[in-house]
Amino acid sequence: MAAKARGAGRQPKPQKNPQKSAAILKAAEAIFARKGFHTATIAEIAKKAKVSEATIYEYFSTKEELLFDIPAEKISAYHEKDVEIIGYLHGAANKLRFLIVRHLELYDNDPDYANVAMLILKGNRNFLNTEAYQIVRKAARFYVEVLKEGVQSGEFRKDINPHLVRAMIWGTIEHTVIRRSLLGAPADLTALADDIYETIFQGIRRQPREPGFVLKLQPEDSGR
Amino acid sequence: MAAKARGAGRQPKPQKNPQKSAAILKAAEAIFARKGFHTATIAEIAKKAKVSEATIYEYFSTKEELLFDIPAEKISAYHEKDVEIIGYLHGAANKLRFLIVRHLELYDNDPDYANVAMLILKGNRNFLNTEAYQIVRKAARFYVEVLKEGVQSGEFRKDINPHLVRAMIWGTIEHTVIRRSLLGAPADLTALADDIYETIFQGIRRQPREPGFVLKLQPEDSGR
Amino acid sequence: MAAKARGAGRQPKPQKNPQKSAAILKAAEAIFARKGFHTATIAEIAKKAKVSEATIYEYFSTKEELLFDIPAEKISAYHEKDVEIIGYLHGAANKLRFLIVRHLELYDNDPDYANVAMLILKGNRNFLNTEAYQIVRKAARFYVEVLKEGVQSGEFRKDINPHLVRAMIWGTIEHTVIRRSLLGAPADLTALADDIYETIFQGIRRQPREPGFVLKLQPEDSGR
Amino acid sequence: MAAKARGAGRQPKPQKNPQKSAAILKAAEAIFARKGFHTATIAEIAKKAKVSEATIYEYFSTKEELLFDIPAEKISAYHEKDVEIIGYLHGAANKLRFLIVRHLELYDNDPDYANVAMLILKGNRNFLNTEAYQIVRKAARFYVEVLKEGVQSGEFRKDINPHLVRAMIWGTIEHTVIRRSLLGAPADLTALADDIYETIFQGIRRQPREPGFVLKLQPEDSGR
DNA sequence: TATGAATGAGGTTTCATTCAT
DNA sequence: CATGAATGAAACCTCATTCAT
Repeated sequence: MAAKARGAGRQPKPQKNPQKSAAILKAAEAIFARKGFHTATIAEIAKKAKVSEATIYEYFSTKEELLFDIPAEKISAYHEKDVEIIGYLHGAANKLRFLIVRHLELYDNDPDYANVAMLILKGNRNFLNTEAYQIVRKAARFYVEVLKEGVQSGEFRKDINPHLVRAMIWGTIEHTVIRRSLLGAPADLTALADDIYETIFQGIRRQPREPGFVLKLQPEDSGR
Repeated sequence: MAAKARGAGRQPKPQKNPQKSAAILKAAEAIFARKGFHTATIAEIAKKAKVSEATIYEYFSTKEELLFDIPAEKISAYHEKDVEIIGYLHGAANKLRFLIVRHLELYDNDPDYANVAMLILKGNRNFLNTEAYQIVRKAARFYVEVLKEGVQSGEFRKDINPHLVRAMIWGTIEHTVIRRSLLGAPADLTALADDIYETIFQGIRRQPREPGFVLKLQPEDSGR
Repeated sequence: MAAKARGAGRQPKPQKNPQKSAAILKAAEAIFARKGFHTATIAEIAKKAKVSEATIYEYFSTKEELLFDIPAEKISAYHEKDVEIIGYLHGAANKLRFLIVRHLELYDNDPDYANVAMLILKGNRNFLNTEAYQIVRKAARFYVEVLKEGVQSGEFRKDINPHLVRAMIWGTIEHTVIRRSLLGAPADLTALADDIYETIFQGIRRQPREPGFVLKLQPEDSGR
Repeated sequence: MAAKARGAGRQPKPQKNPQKSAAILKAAEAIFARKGFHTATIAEIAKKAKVSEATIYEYFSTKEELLFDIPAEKISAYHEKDVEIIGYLHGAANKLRFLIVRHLELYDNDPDYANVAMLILKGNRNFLNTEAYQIVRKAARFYVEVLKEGVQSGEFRKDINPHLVRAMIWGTIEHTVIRRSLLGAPADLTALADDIYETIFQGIRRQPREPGFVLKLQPEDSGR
């Protein structure tokens, strides 16, 4: 029922009036964000968008397609800009920090979008058949590439598992975003970027264990 | 519709026949896991549990309560055992590794439960008002305590942010579990425990091996 | 849309309460008869049957199934009785007259049913996949058998086309019934039975009365 | 909904562009024939006619009027030609056979039209208020006139009921046409004309019962 | 004249939930 | 205790139809 003709053969309705389309999308985002997918109704979205319900179906053939079209543009714009900017950056560590900042920004500016993405789309299997999801995958590969680059350049340990590290970063970010969606804190996501980056980079192990000199140099640590 | 008598005033139905109750819960878990909360129907659950629909309402006052009762026992049993065992362990690092293993085990054995927890409960705001969620919070605090213990004992860097590290571990685990729920891989979650632990512990920074360099590199670290 | 899971794989809903089922059927028949299939609404039928709309769907899984279940019992009861009684009759002509009478009676007593059958079901392609339609076919074969019997017994001309004659009788009857459905006349259908029978039997050719002429006329006939 | 401005006060839209009008009609015929009246959509018809939906409403004020305009021209052209030709024919039997042939031809050439007429229009009460239907009635009276003529001329039995015979012929023809619409056979309708005519004319009674001579003349019949 | 765009008006169907037995 | 049966309440979606351009 949910997956009528979903998936590969999506035939996007011709976007007659892009502004109206955007207005509907915005309204849907807001309503979905607040009430969840099933609890939200087309009537409510129509009202907020100041359109008739029928008009919504002129632009989106299905409630679920309406949902899936919310991230579509945002995600691809985000990813394209990432690709563009990262070309100017040097050093894997530098790039990695950039990716983390950007990743957080995506959700930081737009709590409605964050709710939709984290609370609704993440748990929706059909979302996997979406174009938007394909871009998500690209973005994920991007992380891995940067991590591999860092390994080759010697910036990162040779024995790291790039996929795991990507999962850690990604998981940390999303965990934090969901927390904010549900509990309201922390308000400022991007402030965490450096912290996340540093912790991943440094690890939590007390530094360092090298004999002799180190011990002498960090006396105050051992006193704790 | 969804939040009729939700919230504080939950009055758990008297559990007349614990076996039937468990059967219903098991059936609900299976159905919810496969179809999601809204797509699943009470009729379907009743059929799988070999009970009438009305009987389900003898045991659970609401479809949503039925959902929320799925994790209730599992989570509290899990947490109690954690508390018990951790009493026997020495060293924060040791304990932390233990928590990670256990955390993964919770989902590893029971894919249906993993689906329900990751795909449904995580995005449900009402779940926050649940007893089960209170235990989740306890488990979360547990992580933080162990991390603080590690800082004090000198096992962990003293400048880590325990909450962030907790978020990282938790986020990594859940990210991985969701991945498995949606994409099917990796099949064996617990195998990841050590890898996660090590990466968190070590960080991804290339470890210098020569004392000389270490000395040069340390200053910027110790300045924190 | 119309032919969801129609056809062979029909799974009749378990008839919980036969009286209610019958009441719904009766109401549906009346409403369909007056407004046609698409113009009739489930709400209207429910109201007339003094049930809720949802209850209708407890008994019939689809509006179209509700329609198709109207003739089901009536037709099979009608046909069974035909088979039974015809066993007692002697002579094909006798039997044929009986079939015509019965055929007209089917519609004569029940104008609502006549409307549904003639105005709605006749034009519905999906009806062909119905069990009720299978019985219609049996009844049709019955006619042909009687006609063949009459040919063999010498009661009927040996050069008639039984299928065509069947079509003529059937067509005549239904044409007349439709006329009454739409125009209201003739009120009494069964009164036509003999007339139909006689005309079919006699033909419209002027019957020669003088032997002399007969002799002249016969040759072209007997040559067939 | 169906009977908005139905009935007497039909105001045919000014036929601006006859070709476009015809194209729409043709498309409507095809779509209606395949999907039925309610299942067919204006959108679909518009698409097939390569016109916009709004344009259809420039030519036909209502979906139902569009339907009713399909037979309008065809039927009146058909009837006019009948009238014309029949003037040249001699003998009621001859004329009757002609009418039957023509009647079948009407449907034989144009299966789409046959579907519309037999499956849709026949069951539609509003069609009775149509100009097209008035012509149908004329054609019906034509049959009766020919039959009466035959009675007077002595070609047909004096005691026939012309209205009934008309009903028989008409019913037979339409029964057969519907059969072809629904079941696909017989492919060639006009081939039946003679058979229908002969059976009606001769009746099915074994010919003849005249005493004496006849018995001697047809020995091979009685032996059967 | 032709149409793109918008919508009013419903309709069917689904389900969680209740209650008498 | 268990449940068969009934239903209230909506929700999604479709379409014929209108109208400004």
